Amino acid sequence: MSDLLDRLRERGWRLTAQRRVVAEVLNGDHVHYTADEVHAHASARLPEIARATVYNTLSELVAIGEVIEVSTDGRAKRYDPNVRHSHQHLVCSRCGTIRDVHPQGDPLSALPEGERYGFTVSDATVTYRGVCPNCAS
Amino acid sequence: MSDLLDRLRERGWRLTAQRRVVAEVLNGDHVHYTADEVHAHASARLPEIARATVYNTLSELVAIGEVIEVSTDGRAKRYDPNVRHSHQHLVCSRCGTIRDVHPQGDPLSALPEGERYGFTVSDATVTYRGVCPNCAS
DNA sequence: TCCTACATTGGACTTTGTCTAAGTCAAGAT
DNA sequence: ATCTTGACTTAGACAAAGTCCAATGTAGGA
Ligand SMILES: [Mn+2]
Ligand SMILES: [Mn+2]
Ligand SMILES: [Zn+2]
Ligand SMILES: [Zn+2]
Repeated sequence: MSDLLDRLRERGWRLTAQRRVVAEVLNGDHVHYTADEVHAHASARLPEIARATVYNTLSELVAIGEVIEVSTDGRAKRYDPNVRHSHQHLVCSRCGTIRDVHPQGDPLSALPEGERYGFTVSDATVTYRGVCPNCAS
Repeated sequence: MSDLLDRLRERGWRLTAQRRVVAEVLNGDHVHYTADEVHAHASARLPEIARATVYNTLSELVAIGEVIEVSTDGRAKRYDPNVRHSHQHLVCSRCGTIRDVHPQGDPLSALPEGERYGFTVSDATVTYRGVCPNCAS
């Protein structure tokens, strides 16, 4: 259980009612909401929260490294509070469902020095695609 | 050299002036244009080509597997005619430059059966991120 | 309690992409 | 060579996702 709210308090993050509900919505692992979904859930607790505030807050959480931004395709970005355990994503190409997966080995190390073209490579993101059991039946 | 136009002729693709210029713009490997960039280049040769036609043509090329759609981030998708040699992409997190890279091993095989959750996994896309030599200096 | 730097708001705006109805045309048939 | 027709193209409206801004509100320190 990744308690995002605790982590933010420790950082001395300025806590407003809006930021609190956003952090509460993004609680738990295996959460991959779009900004609109975060807004919908947050509105249930705090009806007057503005869409712009949700975007602002999400951007800041990403900037400070407490939330990961996941772009699976050309669709809306998804926000993932599970930053403590490095993982990758498996996406259903029909319905868009996302699962966390843990491939073997470090994907970064699969890129030889001769294939780096002088870049300082810091990250490798793997997206697996397939059809989920639900869509297959 | 991947001659997209030749491949399309072999397929008996209905060839119009618009489709021809789109295919000509997407000639050569290491090409990763956005739809707007394709439209801009195509307009230089055929000024009256419509934006919708570029989108239609790109979608069809992707559907028949002659062009790959690359979504590096939440920005515009990029179109890549290099479908013959399987490869991955290295993206500069500052300027967005893209390079083709060839990691060792098959990324798909790094996902154990126990991590597939009943999905029929068909594809693994790896995106490497870092700072290019140009942006580092 | 008061101050103020920072957060929130609503709405306009931008970017990227989709859709449709009407017009045009490539290519096979005659 | 001309005809025919289904497929292609077009302009512009529309939509989804996200950004920006000036005005307003407020958390937390003094
Ligand atoms: Mn995840
Ligand atoms: Mn490529
Ligand atoms: Zn599915
Ligand atoms: Zn760069």
